[in-house]
Amino acid sequence: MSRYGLTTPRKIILEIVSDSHDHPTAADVIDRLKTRGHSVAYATVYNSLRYLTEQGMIRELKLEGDASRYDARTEDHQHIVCTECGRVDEVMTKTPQDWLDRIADDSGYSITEEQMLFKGVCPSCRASSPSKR
Amino acid sequence: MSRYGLTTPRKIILEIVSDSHDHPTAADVIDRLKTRGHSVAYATVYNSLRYLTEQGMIRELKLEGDASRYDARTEDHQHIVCTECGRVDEVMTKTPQDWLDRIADDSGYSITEEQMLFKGVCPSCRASSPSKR
DNA sequence: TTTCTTGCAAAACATTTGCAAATCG
DNA sequence: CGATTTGCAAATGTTTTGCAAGAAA
Repeated sequence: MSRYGLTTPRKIILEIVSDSHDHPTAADVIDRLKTRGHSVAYATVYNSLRYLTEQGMIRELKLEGDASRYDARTEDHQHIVCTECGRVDEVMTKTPQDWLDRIADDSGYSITEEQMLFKGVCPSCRASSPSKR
Repeated sequence: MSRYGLTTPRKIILEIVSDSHDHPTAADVIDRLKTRGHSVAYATVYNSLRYLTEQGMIRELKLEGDASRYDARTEDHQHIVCTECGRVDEVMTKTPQDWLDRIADDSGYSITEEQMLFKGVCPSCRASSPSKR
């Protein structure tokens, strides 16, 4: 269990994730720590990210690719990734409840969580490559 | 490019994925190859899985956890994973088009693909642990 | 002083790569 | 022959772990 709460490294890492609006990976966080002049061990970064996730202060996203990304927006929302530039945006559009109910019915599962990843071409990339509209 | 099509290892690996209804990982495929008395190199398994995916003969699933899983059902469908036993089932319930349209509108993206992972408790686990209903 | 946290290096795990040997067309 | 595919081992990238040292309650 955790008894010491928001220790110094955890606080700094939370700040970094909160200040970043691009859903940074653990490696990104390590880079930004260095940029800010901090020296934190790999293990501590991962431990801190796990701690913050367990506390519900940030969310861990397992999108495409190998590395988990982290998101300081904890409200219920989904993500969309641009297949051209890799940028990740939030999707706040609410998931239709009747559809979820239908899936629960069809599958026999009781659904506790849904995780959606949309892929597409973001507005900027659509503007710069008209063929991708 | 690939000129030799469905070579022997690729054919055997396709068979294994087609015969398995539990969405095996690459490691599972390697195990099942051994069980069948075949000796195929790691790299060849991964190469073959990539080839089969590119050909559209199987689908690669990036669900929870580190390892990709592979699915011989190529029709459009989603997946649901049991948080108790880890079992993965198919979700054939169609995604509401008007909802996707709304997301495209809200985000400004043109959506080309959606990948959903539902989590919940499967029928068997619900039966055996009534608290999880 | 007991327990949790940090730091460092090494380990673990999935996947990819380099290169020589085998194979297909 | 010329190109691709295979096999093996080593490399890569991400995350975890073991353990000693440090810090908090």
